[in-house]
Amino acid sequence: MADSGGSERKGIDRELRRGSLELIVLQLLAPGEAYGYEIVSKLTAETNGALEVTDGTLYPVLYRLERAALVAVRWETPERGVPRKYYRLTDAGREELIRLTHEWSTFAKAMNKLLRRDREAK
Amino acid sequence: MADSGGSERKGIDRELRRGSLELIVLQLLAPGEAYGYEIVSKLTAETNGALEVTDGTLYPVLYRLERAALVAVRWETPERGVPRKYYRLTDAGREELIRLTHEWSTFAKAMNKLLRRDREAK
DNA sequence: CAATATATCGTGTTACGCAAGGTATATTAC
DNA sequence: GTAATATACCTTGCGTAACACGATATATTG
Repeated sequence: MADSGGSERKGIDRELRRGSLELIVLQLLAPGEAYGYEIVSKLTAETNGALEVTDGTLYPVLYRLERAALVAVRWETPERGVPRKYYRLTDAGREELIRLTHEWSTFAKAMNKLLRRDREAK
Repeated sequence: MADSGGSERKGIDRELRRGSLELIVLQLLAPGEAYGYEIVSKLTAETNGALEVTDGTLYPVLYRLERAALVAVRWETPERGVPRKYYRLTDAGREELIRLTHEWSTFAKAMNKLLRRDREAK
């Protein structure tokens, strides 16, 4: 609406996050287990909101990872408090984390190289 | 259906490209005009295939950019050869290129920072 | 005219991120 | 005791981008 007449080029961020979210979550689980809600706030905090997602976005990701056996799940029901579902990396998850990190790295390098090109051609 | 038990984690590359393709194309047009087929081969060549796309992927991107007035179009029909559609950046396109480059940079920095985290833990 | 190369464009599929809403349990307020 | 708030999980539906696949059209070569 602020973009009068134009095409409103909104969240490219949303598209950029595509495909990197799994990597992000796996990486956040690398130090140890965490539960869903915790991951959301961790992500927001550690990236100053740059990679922020809502829980409605995260849970499907976690479910995908679980189904792919990249994470394992443990319920914890304390005497006080709402039950929490803790996720931790499986061995396959750690391998996948390494693999995806490499893929990301390759991609990012190619992008950066391309974007740096404007110094020759001006 | 083809996914029998195993998780078959295929093209994350495809997802990573999401949202960056517009930026890529704008950047490739920065030095001067080019036509569609040319952009495809340029992209493949300059990134050693890391960001390769097919023409079926590229043309919709170009159409989006044209509709958003980020690129302008010129047909050239030579006496010999198939007509070519040349694209060049508009002023708005140059601004958008700068804007998207910044967005990419912010995103990539956040990702790299997050991925570098594994040196404290472990 | 058949085959190949160049070049553009259209259709249908897939899958992801997200807004929006729903459920359930515990704590605090009155 | 019940209303409100916080915590924590999950589901549905939508929009949209990338891609595979195929169609179209022109020019060259045999």
